[in-house]
Amino acid sequence: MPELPEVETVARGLQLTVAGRRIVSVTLGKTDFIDDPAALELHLPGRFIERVERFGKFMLLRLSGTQNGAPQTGGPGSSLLVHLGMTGHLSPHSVAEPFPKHTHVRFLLDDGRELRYTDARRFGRMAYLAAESLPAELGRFGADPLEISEQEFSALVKSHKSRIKALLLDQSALRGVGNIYADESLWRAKIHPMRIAAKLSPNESRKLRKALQEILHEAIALRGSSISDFLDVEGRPGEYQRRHRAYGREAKPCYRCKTPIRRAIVAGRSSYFCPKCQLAPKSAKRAAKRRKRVTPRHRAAS
DNA sequence: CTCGATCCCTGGACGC
DNA sequence: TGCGTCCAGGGATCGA
Repeated sequence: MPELPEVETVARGLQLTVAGRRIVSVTLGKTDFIDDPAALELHLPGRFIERVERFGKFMLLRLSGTQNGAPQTGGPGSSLLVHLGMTGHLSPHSVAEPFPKHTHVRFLLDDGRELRYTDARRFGRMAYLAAESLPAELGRFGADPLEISEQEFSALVKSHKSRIKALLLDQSALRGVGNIYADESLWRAKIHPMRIAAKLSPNESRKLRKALQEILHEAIALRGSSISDFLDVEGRPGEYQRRHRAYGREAKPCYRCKTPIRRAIVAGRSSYFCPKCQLAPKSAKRAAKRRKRVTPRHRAAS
C-alpha cells in the first residue's frame, strides 16, 4: 500500500531522524525479500547514512564514509534500497524497546538506537547497491510523476496503447503511482480507468497530469493514506484516506454527482470510479464526436 | 507491445 | 471459539 506519498512521508521522517548516523551492525531475520543478504552484513557496518531520499516507491539510503577507516568497496554513492511492499515499516527505535513479530532487519546505530524493518507479508524488497550498479537499477524506472512536464506526460500517454489505469501503475513508465492514487487522479480528471491511454484527448491528458500532481501533493501534506496499517516513522497514521473520493468507496455516492461508485477489475487491480463522471471508452468516444460537431462558439451559446 | 493468470505472503473480514 | 475461505496488493514471470 505505501505509494509515493507514503514513501515520501517515511523518507522525510528518516531524513530527520537517522541521517548522519553510522550503522554499527546489522542483524537479519528472514531474508527472502533481500537481494543479497550477505552484502548487507558485509558492506553496511561502519557506513554513514548520509541522507534518505525517495525514488518512486523506493527509499534510497545514501551511504558514505568508510568501513573502519579502510577504503570502501562500493565506494561513495552506494546505497541501501528499500521497498515497503504492502506492509513494510522502517523506523528507528530504542534498543530497549522489544521488537515486534516480523521484524526482519535491525540496523544498530551509533547513538544507541536501532533502525528496524518490519514486514509481515514480506512483499517489500531490500538491496545493497554499490555505486556502480545504482544507475542500472534506477534506470529501470520511469519519470517521477511530480517532476514530469506536461510535454513529457502527454508524449507518454500518446505512446501507450494500454489502458490508462495500467499505464499509471506501470513503474517503468511513471515511478511511484499505485492503485489508490491512480484511481483518485482518474476520478478527479473524470477519466474512466479502462480508456486506452493513446486515445485520451490532449485536454484529458493535461487534466490527468494536473489531477495526479495535485493529489500527490495533497496526500504528502497529510502524510499519506493509512488504509490498512501504514504509519510514519513516529508511528502516526496518515490522514489522506479521509479525502479519498473513489478508492474503497464502492456503492457510495460520488462526491460530484451522487451516482454510486463502481468497482471493476482493471489491469488486474480493483478499480473504483464513478460510472457517470468517468465515461466508459465507448461513451467517451461518442461524447468526443458530439463535441467535435459543435463548434466552441455554439457551445458557449448553448 | 499488451494482456491475463499465477505466485509470493500474512492478517483481517466474513460465514458457519 | 475456531475453523475454512476469500481478499488485499506490487512486482516478477510466463504464455497467449
